[in-house]
Amino acid sequence: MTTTARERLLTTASALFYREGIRAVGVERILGEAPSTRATFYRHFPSKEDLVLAYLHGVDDRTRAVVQAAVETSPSPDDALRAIGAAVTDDLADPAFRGCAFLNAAAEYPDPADPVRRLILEHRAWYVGTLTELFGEVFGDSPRRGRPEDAAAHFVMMRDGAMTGAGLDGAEAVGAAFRRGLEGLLTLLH
Amino acid sequence: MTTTARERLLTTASALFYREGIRAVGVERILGEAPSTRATFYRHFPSKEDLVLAYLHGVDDRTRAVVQAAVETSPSPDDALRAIGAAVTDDLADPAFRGCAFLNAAAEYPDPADPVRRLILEHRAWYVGTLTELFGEVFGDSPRRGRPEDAAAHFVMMRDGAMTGAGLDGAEAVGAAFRRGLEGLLTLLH
DNA sequence: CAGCCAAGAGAGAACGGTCTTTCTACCTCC
DNA sequence: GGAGGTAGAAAGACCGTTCTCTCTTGGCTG
Repeated sequence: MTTTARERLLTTASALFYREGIRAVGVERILGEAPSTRATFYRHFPSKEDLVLAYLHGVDDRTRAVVQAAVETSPSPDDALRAIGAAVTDDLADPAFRGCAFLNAAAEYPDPADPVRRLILEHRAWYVGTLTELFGEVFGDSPRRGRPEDAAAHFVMMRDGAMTGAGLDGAEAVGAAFRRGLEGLLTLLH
Repeated sequence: MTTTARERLLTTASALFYREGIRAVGVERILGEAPSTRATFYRHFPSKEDLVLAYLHGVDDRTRAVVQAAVETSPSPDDALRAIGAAVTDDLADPAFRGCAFLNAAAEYPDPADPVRRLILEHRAWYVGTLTELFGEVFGDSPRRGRPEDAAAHFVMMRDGAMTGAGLDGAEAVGAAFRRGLEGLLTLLH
C-alpha cells in the first residue's frame, strides 16, 4: 500500500465522521475499515479528539484552497463571490453531500470551551472575513446600499441554510434557492 | 409532586437533549435529573428512541401552536409571515437558544429510514407548506414576481441559516441579518 | 363503607455490548 | 537497533435494557 497508516486512518475516519456523525463512529469501526490496529491509531492520534480535530482541519484546508482559487481566478470581486457561491452549490449537488462538516460537528459539540468548537469558530471567522473583504471591494466602486459586514452575514446565512436544508429538502430545489438569493444580493448592490 | 413521572422524564430529557445533544445524553443522566428510576422510565418509553420521538413531537407541537397563533392574529398574510419571522428571531434571542432542535437532531440521525429523520421531514414539510400557502395569498392580490414555492424556500433557507448560525456567530447580528432578509423578501413581492 | 387488587412509581442489581484507552508481544524495514 | 506497523488481549467506564422486589395509591366491588 502506497499510503501511510496515518493517511489511511484519517481519510477513513473523515469519511465515516462526515457520513454518520462523529459520536456515532467508534475507533473499532475506523480500524476495521482503514484497516489498521489500535496501537497504530493511538500512536498517531493520542486521543479521538485529535482525530476529530485533524478531520476538521482537513476540511478547513480544502475549503480555503477552493475559496482561494475562486478569488484568484476571478476578474472581479463580484465574480469571486459568484465563484464561491458556485462552490457551495457544487457541494450540494454531490451525491455524498451530507451537510456542512463544521455545522454538523457544531451540533454534536455544544460546549463553547471545546477545542472542536473553537476550530469551528476559527473557520467561520475566516470565511465571513473573506466574504466581508470581497463585499468591501464591491462596495468600493459603486454606491453603497449597506455595510459589507451585513452583506457577508447575509451570504453566510443563506449558505448555512442551504448547506443544512439541502440534505432534507432536496439539493436541486435548495441549490436553486441559494443561487437566486445570491444573485439577488449581488444585483441589489449595484 | 404535582407532575407525573412521565412529564418529568420528558421535560428533563428534552432540556438535556436540546442543550447537550441526543447521543451525548444517556438514560442515567436523565434518571438522575428527573428524578426517576429505570423501571419507571422504561414503562413509559419502551426505548430511548421513543423518548427522542416524544421530545421532537413536543417541539413540533409548540412550533405549530406558535405559527398557528401568528397566522390567526395577523390581519394579512404579510403580517403573518412577519409574525412567523418574529417568532424565529425571538428564539434566537433566548439565552437558552442552541439552534433548531430538528436540525440538530438531523445532524445526529443521518439515516433517511430512521423514524427520527422521518419526523423531522414531516415537520419541515408542514412548515414550508404553511409558508407556501401564505406566500400564495400574498401573490394573490399583487403582481407576481415569482412562485410562492420559491419564496417559501427562500424563507426557510434564511431561517435555517439563522437558526444554525446564531449559536456560533452571535444571536444579535444573525437576528438582524434575518430580519433584513425577510423584509427584503417581502418588499420585493410588492 | 370496607376491603382489595391492579397499576404506577421507587430502588437497585445486573445483563451484554460498545466506548476510549492502555498494554504486551512480534514483525519488518530503513 | 530503533521507529513504525501488525496483532490481540484487556482494562474501566458507560451505553441501553431487563429484571426482581417493595411501596404507595386510587378505584372498583362486595
